[in-house]
Amino acid sequence: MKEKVRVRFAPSPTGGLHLGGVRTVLYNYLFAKKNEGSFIVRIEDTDQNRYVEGAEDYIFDCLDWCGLTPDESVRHGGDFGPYRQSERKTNYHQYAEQLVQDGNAYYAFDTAEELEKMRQTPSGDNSVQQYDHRTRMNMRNSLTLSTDEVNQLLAQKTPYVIRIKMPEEEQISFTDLIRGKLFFDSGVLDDKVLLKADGMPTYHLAVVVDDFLMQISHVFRGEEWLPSAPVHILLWKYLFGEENMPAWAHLPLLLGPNGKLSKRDGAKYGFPVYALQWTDPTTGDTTEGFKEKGFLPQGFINFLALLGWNDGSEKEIFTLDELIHSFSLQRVHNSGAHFDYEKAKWYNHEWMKKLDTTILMPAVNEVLKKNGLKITANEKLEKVIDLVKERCTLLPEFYAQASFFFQAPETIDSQAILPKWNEQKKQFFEALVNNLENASDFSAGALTKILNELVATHQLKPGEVMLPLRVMLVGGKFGPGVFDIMEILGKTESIKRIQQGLSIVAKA
RNA sequence: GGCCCGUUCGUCUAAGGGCUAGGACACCACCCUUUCACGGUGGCGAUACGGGUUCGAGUCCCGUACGGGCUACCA
Repeated sequence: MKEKVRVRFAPSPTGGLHLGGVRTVLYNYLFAKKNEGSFIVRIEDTDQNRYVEGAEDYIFDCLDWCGLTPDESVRHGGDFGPYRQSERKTNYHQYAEQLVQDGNAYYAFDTAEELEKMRQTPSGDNSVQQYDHRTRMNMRNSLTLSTDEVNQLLAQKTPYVIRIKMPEEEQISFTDLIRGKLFFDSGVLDDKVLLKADGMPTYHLAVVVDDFLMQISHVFRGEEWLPSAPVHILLWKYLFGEENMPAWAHLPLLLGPNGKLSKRDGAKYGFPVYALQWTDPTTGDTTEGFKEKGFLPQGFINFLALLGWNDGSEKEIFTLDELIHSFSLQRVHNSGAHFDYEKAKWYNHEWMKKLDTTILMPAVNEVLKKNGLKITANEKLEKVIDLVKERCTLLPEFYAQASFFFQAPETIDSQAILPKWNEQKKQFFEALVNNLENASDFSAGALTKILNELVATHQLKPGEVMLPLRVMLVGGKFGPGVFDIMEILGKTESIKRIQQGLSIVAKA
């Protein structure tokens, strides 16, 4: 193991950043920070056919929102750049050549048609035909062609790829930090392409070369990479020495309701799968993210961290700093975890209650503004947020819970009042308006007293008037304590709403 | 098909040979609150199956079943 911890997240900029991707980033980040190491983001854009406009910026926007700042990247600089593989193209060829020289790889000139034909040929044992030690001698490559023929083809600029020459019989093993010691039989593995015809490396070559060049100490990646790990082990052995290899940790997958979590699941079951909204530049399709749905980054991160990891206690709410402090690879699970949107919302609600109102304010302000509310007094907004945040799970709910503080309700639920309305109550409310006008103290405490006294003189019980009062003030049967609402609304507005309520009830 | 990984309440998980298998989400009931939440109390609910090893197995071993991943000149 290297002295300094250096980990990397290596996304391919091809679209929205998925929950699973964010969790991989998170574990990378937590491990790096815990060990006072560096967190690097390397863009894996070796497939030029899959270039997607804006996808790279989008990834960094997601990281920004989550608060997971890289130490080195295209955007953050660093001594190991460039951090975009397309700009490192010249690095890879020499290593591929070295592998050929050493007899661990070879040139292959097969056309797409020839490959297809090989794959269609029945293998006899029901296994799918692949380019491997059983078939490679029937193909057009530098193993079957003479040196002269190969040189001639190369001189003619015939398109070729470089493939790894998988040993026919070798047990490849390595220790995964999460799964322990793993064994693979090289005989069933295929001769993966390392260098493509366009001169770009495939993931397999690029990941090994760049992890070496960038001095990566630990690799955290999804479990879907496990089957190709032996290829990477072999490349390390051939190129840089197994003793210099980073430690591997294959993270369990995040699953949807039916298997591997996909974008489709989100559409089907009505929950987001991307961190931030993603708009496909070719189709124009927009997919809402957790942020747009109204999640707080703190809640989102907290939820993701606990999906596959826990600190061994029953603690569930963690700040980023607490996560860094408590994180350990030993406590990362080894089996896939199903994404549960209800639980995700619960985490968000916990954070809604926990977070300081001043931190919530900008996001809440944005929600209200989007709904056409102009907030001028921040002090008032602060009081309002304090009062209603515990009943909001997602940010947009602030509109329904708080709009009446800034705007009189357009309609009121008079059906909640009418059935039990009578002359006695009417007189009470008229008297209430009068008493409120004379009130010198409009605090919740003083208001409670005013109402209770007045209720007594009208031969009523507080419970009989509270609901009508509430409905007149907020429009319906919801919201925080009535007297808290009146205090914030103030004398003029409170009286105005009661009078309006009274006239609506009179007309009905 | 082949290879690989996995399997504790519906979901996230605790328990690393010795407990009535614990917690959280969701759900239900009650309490608090004359709204809605918050909060509180309780309930429902799991070691996939079969063999071993052991005085003793959710924990170790083997098999079966089931789930998942990979099997591209994609990552």
